[in-house]
Formats: sequence, structure tokens, C-alpha cells
Amino acid sequence: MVREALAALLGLEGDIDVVAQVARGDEVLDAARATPVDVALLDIEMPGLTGLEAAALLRRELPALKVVILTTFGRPGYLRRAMESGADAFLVKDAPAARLADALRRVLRGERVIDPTLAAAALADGANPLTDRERAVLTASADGSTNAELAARLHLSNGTVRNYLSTAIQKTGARNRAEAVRIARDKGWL
Amino acid sequence: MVREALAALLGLEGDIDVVAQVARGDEVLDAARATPVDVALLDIEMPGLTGLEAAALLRRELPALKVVILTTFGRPGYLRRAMESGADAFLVKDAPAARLADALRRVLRGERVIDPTLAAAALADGANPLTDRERAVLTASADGSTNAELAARLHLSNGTVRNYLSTAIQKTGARNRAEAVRIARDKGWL
DNA sequence: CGCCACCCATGACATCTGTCATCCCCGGTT
DNA sequence: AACCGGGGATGACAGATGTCATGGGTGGCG
Repeated sequence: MVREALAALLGLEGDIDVVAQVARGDEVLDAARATPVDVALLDIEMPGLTGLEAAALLRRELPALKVVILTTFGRPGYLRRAMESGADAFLVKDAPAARLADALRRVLRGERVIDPTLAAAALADGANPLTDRERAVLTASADGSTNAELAARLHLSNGTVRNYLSTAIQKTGARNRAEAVRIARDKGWL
Repeated sequence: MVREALAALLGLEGDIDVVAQVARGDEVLDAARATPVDVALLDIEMPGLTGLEAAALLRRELPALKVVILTTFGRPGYLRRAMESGADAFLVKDAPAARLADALRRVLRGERVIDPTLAAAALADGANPLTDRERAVLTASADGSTNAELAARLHLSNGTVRNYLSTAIQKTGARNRAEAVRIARDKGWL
């Protein structure tokens, strides 16, 4: 519904045509190939592929296509990964609607559009300090699983799970796994 | 941005006029009083007042005004509370856009519009089994606070916090507080 | 009045978590 | 060859968490 609404909004702009829409991240590339298109507008949270993964894919397969990421959550880590994925713009949904059409036009002129506040936050936070396994264990723990369940699910020993969670807790500056999950999620590290 | 986009979408319908928009729940009543309006379209997650609280307020102050709740999360508890707040319709955002205008028209004709799948889920789940205090403690624990912090924040003893969390864990069928939070949130009990 | 639900608390107990020291293996770097 | 970071593991320990029994206070309801 939101996607259709945004399409309606952009359709009101005289110089913008919405030529294709898909509901899933893994349908983006096919659609972009099937239709001549200048700019792809991607959400991050999507079924199939995330917008960040889809952006990287588009960058590789169709380098001329501009990519704009539009997301609900302005998390520094998201912005960082969006830039690494080769996105041309990064917008948050609580910005005024006028900014969206504006960003699309700027991107087409070759500019990059990034919220300065967010850019500062992303730079201040530094890179994701979590190793692959720490991130995997922390992510898996988010639903309230116990150490034993995590160990079984990830094919690790109980103690190893505890060790990874312990380092993740320290790196996030949290005082237990739940807080660590919250902080890491906030920063877009998961 | 989403609100403006939805307004654009509805504006395309010939028989619908978007006469007012506000960004916060606590501005809804004033706006509804200032402008002659037939239907209020409310999100649940809003700053100031939630859409559910705003709906109850509108029902009391302006009984003739129809109220439609539009939310991202189709949680049974949300639907239940929406109905208790006197809402005339309950929609989820991942429904097709056409359903929105359709629901507004139906509501104006005096119908109530509710997703049947969701209605079944809400009835199957039964009412919220958590007491006020259990809900408060569980909600407060969601950010990863320790028992000691919860006790200080809620002016309770450490042991009482543990007791409330324990009963909440059992009522949700969870095996620790984190899982209890997830389950209760899923059902819309928080 | 008795019953019950809810609120608040204590103490005891078993288990789970978080931390730390220490070890092994591997693949890069210097 | 020496070193380091990452992955994986063990054992020990303190503290946090979850459970249970038990008690007291309040207010509503039959």
C-alpha cells in the first residue's frame, strides 16, 4: 500500500514517470531489465532480498542505473552499507514528501543525496566492530533463545555461544544480550 | 512522507477529499474540530497519542465522526483494542492500495470493515491475560534493563519485579523475559 | 462475611548468564 | 619464524534470573 501511495505521489510530479513496481527484493533485477528505467527506489526491509543486497546487485549488473534507498530507519549502519552497496541516495521515510522527488532529480543529475545528520552519525560511530560469528550469534539470540538453543542452531558448544555473546556485549557497551541486541540494531550492525 | 503519499493516493479518487493532515496523535482532536470532516484515518504508532487512544478520544468527543485505523502490524491485540476504542475499520498497510479507498466508502455507508483473517486471530487468542503491572514491567524490560533498574524505575522491590516477570513469562508461554516480550508484542499485548 | 483478583514483598533454591583464563587450529602479515 | 586475528572449545566462578512457597494489604462481588 505504501509503495502504491508513493507511486501516486511521484505520479503527480510532471517530470517523473513510475514505470514499474515490485513487492519483493528478488524481483528488482528482473523488473529493471524488463523496463527501461533511470532510477530504482528501494526500501531496505523487503522479503526475498534486502534493499541493500538488491542495490549491490543492480550496481553490478546495471551500472548506469541510479539507486535510491528509502527506509523507515535512519540507522548509521544502514547508511554505511548503502554507500558500500553503491547507492546514490539515502532517504528516511519521515522526511517531508517533497524531498523524495527532489532527491530523484538530483540523483539523475549525478549528485549524491545524503542526510548530513545521518552522515555525521555514521562517521562518528565507526565501522561495525562485530565479527561475522558475533553478529550471527547476537542476531539469533534476538528472539529470546537460550544458550543451549543457540548452540544447537548454530552448531556450536554452549560455552562458545557464551563467549561470542560476551564479546558482543562488551563491544556494544551493553550489560546483557538484550541490551546488546537493541544497541546493535539501533546502529544498523545486524 | 507516507502520510503525504497516502493523501496523494486518496486525492486521485474523485469522491474523496483530504481536508486535513497532522503528524502527531495529540493534534488529531483539534484538527477534527477545526475542519468539517467525515472520516479520520489514523495510524497506531504515532508520537503524542497512539492512534488507539486518539480513536477513543474522537469517539467520545465527536461521536458522528467515523474512525479508520491503518497500521503496519496486524496484531490481534491491536484489532481488539481498536474495536474497544470504537473504530469503524481496521486495515493493515500491506493490503493493496485499492482497499483503503474502498474501506473509507464502506465506513461512510455505515459498514464496519475488518480483515476476516485478523478477526479470527483476535478471537482465537482471547483477551490480554496480563495484569497492568505485569504489562508495565514486561514493557519496561524490553530494552534490556536489569531487575535492579526495573525495580528502581517502577518503585518496586527487586523480588517483586522478578515475580511479575515470572508470571508474565508463564502467561505468554515463554521461557525467559526476552521471549515473553517478543510473544506479547506479537499479539499486541503491550 | 467469605472469596477472589490484584498488588507488593521476602526468602530459598536451581539454573542461566556473563566473565575470564587458557588452550588448539588456521590463515595472513611482518 | 614470529606474530596476530578469527574461529572454536573447556572449566571455573560470581552474579543475574526464574520459580516457588508464603505472607500481607486492598477492593470488588456474591
